[in-house]
Amino acid sequence: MKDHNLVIYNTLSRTKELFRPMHEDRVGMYVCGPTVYGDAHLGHTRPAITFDVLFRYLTHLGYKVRYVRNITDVGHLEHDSDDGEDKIAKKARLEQLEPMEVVQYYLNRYHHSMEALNVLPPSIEPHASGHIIEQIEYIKRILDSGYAYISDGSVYFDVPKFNKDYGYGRLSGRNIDELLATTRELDGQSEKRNPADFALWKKAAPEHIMHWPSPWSEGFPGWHLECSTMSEKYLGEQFDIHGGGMDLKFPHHDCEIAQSVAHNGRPTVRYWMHNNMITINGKKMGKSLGNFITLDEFFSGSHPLLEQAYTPMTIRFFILQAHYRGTVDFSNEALQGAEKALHRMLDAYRRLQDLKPTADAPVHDIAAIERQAYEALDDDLNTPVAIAALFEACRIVNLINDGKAQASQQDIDALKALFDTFMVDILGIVPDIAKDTAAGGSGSVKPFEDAVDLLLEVRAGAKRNKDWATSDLIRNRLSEIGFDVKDTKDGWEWSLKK
RNA sequence: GGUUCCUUGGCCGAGUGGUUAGGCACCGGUCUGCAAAACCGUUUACAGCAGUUCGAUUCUGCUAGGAACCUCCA
Repeated sequence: MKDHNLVIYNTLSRTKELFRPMHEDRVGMYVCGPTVYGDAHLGHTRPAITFDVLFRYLTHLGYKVRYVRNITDVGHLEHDSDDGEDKIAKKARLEQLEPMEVVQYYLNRYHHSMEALNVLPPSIEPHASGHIIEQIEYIKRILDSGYAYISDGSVYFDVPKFNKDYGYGRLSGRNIDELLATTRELDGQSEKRNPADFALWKKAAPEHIMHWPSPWSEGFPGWHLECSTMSEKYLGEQFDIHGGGMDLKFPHHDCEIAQSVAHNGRPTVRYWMHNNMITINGKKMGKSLGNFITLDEFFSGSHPLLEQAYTPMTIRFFILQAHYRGTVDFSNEALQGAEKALHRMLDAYRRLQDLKPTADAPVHDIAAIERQAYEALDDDLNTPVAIAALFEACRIVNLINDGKAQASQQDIDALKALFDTFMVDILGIVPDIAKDTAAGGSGSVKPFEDAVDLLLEVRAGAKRNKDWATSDLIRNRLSEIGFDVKDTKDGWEWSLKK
């Protein structure tokens, strides 16, 4: 266990707090995952990447981390209201599919996108529909505690009662006393005693295709319930970190807190973490605004707002260049800047692998850069500052590579360790091309790479003979085919164009 | 309307009560058959107004603009 003072901003206390897990060497972490009724879009990348880095960093620090990220496949109603249609069921109806076909299809695509973004799979990925029994048991106990009531086959959480005893809406900073007081009379149609009450169990309408038996009705669980139930099942009645997007603070996470307090008599989560939103040209992404871009569209560039395709790693890098609690605005200009910055870093990393020592004693203070990177990550996961530290290391690598600075073997080893630790292991930044070729499945690109080198050897010979025509022909043709060729001090280097 | 938060140089984006963020772009230079890359150097800041302070981009208040969630409307 490395001795670090990781500080985390706790949304509940609105302050940075020293992170100390419940158990010295283990961390339990739960993050709200996607509702799988459509393709993953840019908004999904923010929590996935943010908490992927946290997962990686905690693991690096020596903790044994159990990371649970759920899949919502039932109960998430449109408009997050209690009378909307289930998102999955609606998609299934429209596409004439089994709901579970919809779920499986989009889940597979989600996993592919996450893999492309180098997001590690969580330790456990539970489905809401796979935990109906646990959710029913959970509801029973809330009923026993008196904070829920049955109404025509449905079960609702009694928000006013809970608010009086414990306070409701603390996470989002809402004071609902006023709301509860001013909306006392209902229209008579509602089964709810108060509009602020939310469903724990809903009786299924006859046309509803997803339903399970329960003591109260043939129906389905409320959306907020799955997270309380599954986090407790896999992480216990109390655990360390609960993460998710800021838009989930209310009502989702405030409902979770209410449920778990009603269920256990005390809060479950010790540190609440929320990533901020992604905007596109200054506006939140939304279907109605016409700026809704899926990840596949980003990767292929096929969207009117995109000037070009952007690789998954460019998107990952761009997101990590901003702090997770700030909004991040996507624009072509900003993405193109990030793309170049990423290449600068990966180029330096590649050059580093072939660096030869020119000095006997260490010349560079790589430990200082390492310290800077650790301090940045310890300070509420400040990835932009950690990246800035790595760029300082890039500068040193380039100076050595150009023969403008000396370096000992210790220097080179320290630099390699620095990049492998922070860039590869913790930030998860790796060359896209390696993944592309791996995804191609051939696993035998080496001969092709050697062939390119052979061509460039011929070109080097032509250059020695000052046969510029041949030299330029080879470089130009390679460029047309898709290779970038650069001459270096004592040879050449090439890379695949993006 | 309610709650929370933001406004940094051409662009993105950290941070701090007085001292270099970093990246992209631009300009000048080194290198080069040419190109690219790399390296070196330079320039452009802290929305506006007022206050606290020896001193504020960094604290307080107000104004303007923006965002998220809720509400309302549809």
